Amino acid sequence: MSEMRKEILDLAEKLIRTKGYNAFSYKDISTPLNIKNAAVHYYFPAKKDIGNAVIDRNRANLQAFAEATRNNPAKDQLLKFIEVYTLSREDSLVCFMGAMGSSFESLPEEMRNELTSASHEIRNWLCGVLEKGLRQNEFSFSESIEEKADCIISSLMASLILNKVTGRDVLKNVIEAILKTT
Amino acid sequence: MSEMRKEILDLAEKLIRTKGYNAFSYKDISTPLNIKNAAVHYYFPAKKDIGNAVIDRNRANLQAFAEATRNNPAKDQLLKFIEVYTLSREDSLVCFMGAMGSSFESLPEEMRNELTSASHEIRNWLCGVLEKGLRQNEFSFSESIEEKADCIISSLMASLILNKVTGRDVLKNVIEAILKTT
DNA sequence: GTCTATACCTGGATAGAC
DNA sequence: GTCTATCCAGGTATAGAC
Repeated sequence: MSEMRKEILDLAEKLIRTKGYNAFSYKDISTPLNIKNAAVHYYFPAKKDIGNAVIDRNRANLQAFAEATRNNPAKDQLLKFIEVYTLSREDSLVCFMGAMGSSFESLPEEMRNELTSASHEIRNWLCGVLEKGLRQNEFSFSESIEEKADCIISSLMASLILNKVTGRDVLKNVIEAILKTT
Repeated sequence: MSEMRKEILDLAEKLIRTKGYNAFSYKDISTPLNIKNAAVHYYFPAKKDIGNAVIDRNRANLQAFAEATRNNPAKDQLLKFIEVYTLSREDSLVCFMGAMGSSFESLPEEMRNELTSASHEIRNWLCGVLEKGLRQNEFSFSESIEEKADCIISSLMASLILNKVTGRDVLKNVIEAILKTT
């Protein structure tokens, strides 16, 4: 992937995760990178191509992450997953799923489908981790695995949003609670 | 409040909670209501006035809800709060906080401030309920009250988003888990 | 209160030169 | 690969008639 394409994608992702997909424009990308709108269109003919690429990259990142930590203890896998959110917090970013999912019906069909696939991948991965952790007595909780996975993902996701809205560290509280109850 | 103003507000809220604040237009409101854009501008001169009014109304609803259930058992207050989310689910709506909060930096300053105030009001109310429930032995959990409140709000909020993205009933699982662990 | 008409701008997108 | 130039659609908003 060319360097410029990567720079565009990096900036686009940041814009999506702060202002939302519908609130950023080609100008928001071209001006900071000192190029023209037409150059952005060269790499991404349509806006939805940018959106799809951002989702794609996040899906690939999860696959790589899952692969790299595959043989780690479940507890460590969970901690590293949580770390993704604390890193987002440092940059005042919400997660890509929250950023795009909240305006789901406004998105082009391809983006909606990609987002749906991504959500299943994340959920399946976390369910696997929780199952392994239970089996190996690293975890202990009374909910079902699916319930627990949905709770963890949801609370992490929304706490990044609430960190921005409330001005408080909601994510910190959520992480504390997850660690206490898992 | 005039009937037309209410109809505009109802539709605007639905649009915000499905497509997001930045993805709806005056036309999305005027066409279904069989009026012209100018008529919408008569009630709400600028778009941010619509956004502010939607937040205002949600804040007022919470105040009324809190007042009406003030003397109920904490458990009942929590259940009625959760019911707000199951009702949203039936209409495929995300909560107003998730809808607007996820694109926080794109919002006009007044809307951001209103949203921040709303988030504090919700959180304070729920902390009060949890505190009362603990005191009266209706609830039992090991997290701090703030941690628990942040977990409940976050998981309910994001599960409405994930219900749309995943096509599964994430909210159902989250509610099950909350009831089991509170 | 609601309309018509219109102004003004921004956004996404494309053609064609370099 | 990046540019200039341009197009067109759509969005917000206002003026003024009814």
